[in-house]
Amino acid sequence: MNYITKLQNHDLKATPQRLEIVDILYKSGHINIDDLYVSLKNKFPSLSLATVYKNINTMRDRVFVSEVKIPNKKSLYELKKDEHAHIICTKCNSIMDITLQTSEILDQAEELSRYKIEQTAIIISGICPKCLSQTMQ
Amino acid sequence: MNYITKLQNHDLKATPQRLEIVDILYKSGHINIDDLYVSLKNKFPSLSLATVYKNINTMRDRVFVSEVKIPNKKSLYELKKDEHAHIICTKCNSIMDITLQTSEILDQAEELSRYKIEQTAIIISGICPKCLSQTMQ
DNA sequence: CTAAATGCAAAGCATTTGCAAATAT
DNA sequence: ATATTTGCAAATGCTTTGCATTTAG
Repeated sequence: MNYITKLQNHDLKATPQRLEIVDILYKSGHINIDDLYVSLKNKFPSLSLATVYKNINTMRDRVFVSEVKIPNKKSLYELKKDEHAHIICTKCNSIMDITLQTSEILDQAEELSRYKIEQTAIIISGICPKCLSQTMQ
Repeated sequence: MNYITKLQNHDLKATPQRLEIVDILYKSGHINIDDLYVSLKNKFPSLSLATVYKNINTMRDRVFVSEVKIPNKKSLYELKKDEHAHIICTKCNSIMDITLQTSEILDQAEELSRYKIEQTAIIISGICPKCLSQTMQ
């Protein structure tokens, strides 16, 4: 399915600015507002930062993008996908998605807390393979 | 060990304001800056919000408090303890600590990502038992 | 006594809002 | 044709900074 249809499915008009936002999100995986704004400026020099905020906010509200809150960092945004964890490198800030088998800890959590669980956010910090190999040299 | 010694162990002078911050953090478990400021104002009417920020920031830097970033919420602060997950009620915003057996998913994460893991932040959202029972009525 | 902390005001960022003009459907 | 979106400027909100005064150790 193409970006235009995906946007429309979420009641979002497919403006050129939005199409480019989706494209950047898709290509970068995860990006913060400022970097997104800088990227967008290439194609739309007259673009206003307010428009980026408005769009990211409505896209968040329409469950089309999600915000990833990372300890000690500005939030990143990504296109909404199935639930997954994030692992981020404290050296180079690269970030990747990983899909973990969480049912066991969720059972534990439900047992311990007696909450009805709806969502889980897992952010793991560490050193990525690339930085690890550089450290060893 | 008392608060004074604990502060001093982290190279923090035990001012009355700080002692009260620690006491509020201890009693509340988790609190955001604004609520903390309001609480502190009771005892220190002349207290400035800047002082609260400065203190929370230095306490964070000295690894005496930690920041908990929650999806769609302002950050909360808590006294530093052993690593643990947080579970938060999307209805009433109550939050509790839970200690989960995370070794399995961390093994998975390490296997999948090849990262060297340093830290894990797990925030679970759901409905707390109290709100659950109210919903059913 | 001295280095650190406080409180105030001002500065600095980040984010949102209001509104006229442009645009997607 | 109309409701939504854009872009601008201004407003708001949050956090930090500078500095004189106070205070903990």
